[in-house]
Amino acid sequence: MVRSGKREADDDEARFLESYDPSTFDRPSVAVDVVLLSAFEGALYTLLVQRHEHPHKGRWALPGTFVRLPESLDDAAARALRDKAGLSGVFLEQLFTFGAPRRDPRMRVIAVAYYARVDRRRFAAAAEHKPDVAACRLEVPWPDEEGGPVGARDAAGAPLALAFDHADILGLAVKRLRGKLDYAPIGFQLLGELFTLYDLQRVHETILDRKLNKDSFRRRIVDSGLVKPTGRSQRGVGHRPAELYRFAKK
Amino acid sequence: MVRSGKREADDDEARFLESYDPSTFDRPSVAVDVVLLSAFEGALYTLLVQRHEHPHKGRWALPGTFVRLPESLDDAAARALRDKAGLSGVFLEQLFTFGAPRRDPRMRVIAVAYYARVDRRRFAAAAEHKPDVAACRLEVPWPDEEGGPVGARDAAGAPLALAFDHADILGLAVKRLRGKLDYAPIGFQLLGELFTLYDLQRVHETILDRKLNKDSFRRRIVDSGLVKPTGRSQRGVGHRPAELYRFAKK
DNA sequence: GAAATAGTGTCTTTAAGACAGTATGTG
DNA sequence: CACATACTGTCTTAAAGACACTATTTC
Repeated sequence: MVRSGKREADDDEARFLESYDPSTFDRPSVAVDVVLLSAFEGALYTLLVQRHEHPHKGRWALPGTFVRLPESLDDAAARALRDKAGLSGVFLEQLFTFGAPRRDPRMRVIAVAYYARVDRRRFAAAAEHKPDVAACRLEVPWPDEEGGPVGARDAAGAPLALAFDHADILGLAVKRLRGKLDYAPIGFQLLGELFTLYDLQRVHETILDRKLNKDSFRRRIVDSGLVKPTGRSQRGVGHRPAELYRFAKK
Repeated sequence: MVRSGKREADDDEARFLESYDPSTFDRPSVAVDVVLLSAFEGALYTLLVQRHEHPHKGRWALPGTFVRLPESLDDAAARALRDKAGLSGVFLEQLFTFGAPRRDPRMRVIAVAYYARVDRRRFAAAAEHKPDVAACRLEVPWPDEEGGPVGARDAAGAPLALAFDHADILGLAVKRLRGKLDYAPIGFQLLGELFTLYDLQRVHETILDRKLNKDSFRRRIVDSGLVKPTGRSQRGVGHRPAELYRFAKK
């Protein structure tokens, strides 16, 4: 009978699992690292944490943590962001998994990188969460989606020493962000609730690091239906005030 | 002095690494799984291996292996493909990392999924590599890039029981393949050295699961410069023979 | 009213879809 | 010569870029 055959196989598997010893093989450690991105004042910013422990003591690292056994990767990334930056409720997307054997000098650590886009206000709040957490301006040395490592600078403009392969992780996050912008106007995730179309255009220009055509940008965004006008306007801007828009949830 | 300060910090870090005990924390196992894709006869195909061991004994799984400590993720994926399918020299791309806590009943296993596109001939050779390896037709139940799990069927058309979360991995591989096709005519990676433009169009139509406009498809592909005409033609086709093209390496 | 940016209307350019019509093999 | 598919040329449509022009606020 098919049914008892299936039952028998299940029992067999249950017995196997009972006696299975998971400690047979050497295993790597698994960590998550989070690239928290924002864009304002014509530059891209990320959140970095200065390391007070070895290895790479003194260098700047992405907020991260080791993955606990009963916890999903997404949960570990959310926990890292909560503990290191005091942020919760942020939409996190998996970016890439970095697994070069010697990327951490202690031992084999495989890092699952995540990235998230937040608006300027939440970003500033996160940067003030702890004294060793800082908002750092990114230096992207390549155009379009060429790719490559990306460095960070402190408030005074001095280059920061990054820990591990975090310059590569930052590079991939920027590349992914630029790529996404080509087919999804996601810029408003980096803006507050209300924004003008030109605010949005400046965010896109900052991310892509090139000027965009104003006319076709407006047409494209309005036609996409992803933003809706609110009827309200800017105030006190020294020129004709622009209409304020809002992200249109579907 | 800055220099000796740096030197001192290095020595400090060296001492730290000397005394570091990596066995302090419980660690997950890390595996790689490879989605080998091809497209022919109007359908997408992948390579699956029947499991002869617990867990999920008897079910069909993607070729995979545990990652060894001194080995990169890319190398582990290439090794899995070599050992399970006898293929080497295939271009592998990382797809996504699956890390749900209970995706493997034995223990916590985090799977870094890879995917690769191969032509029909290499695919057939791989499928005949071992008796428990089979070329399986994929059933994609969703249009465009909606996403979701994807099942497989055996040569007789009967649905196969897939191991672990491999239906989800297959689903993401198909979604990624479709997405890539929108901005890169990569279809020729699934064809042999010489092919007609209509061969290429059929591959694209198979992947996207919809008809394409012949005129604009030809224009787009020829204008892209990614293929070049060879001057040679098909023979014995019962109609005017089409010119054979070749992938133009840059 | 000057300055500055918001917003509108229209022309041009480019790419995609539609489709008619010609070309060239096999049987 | 019939048939099937390859290939070419042209018309239409839609989106993007360019640009002229009007609108509305602060100073």
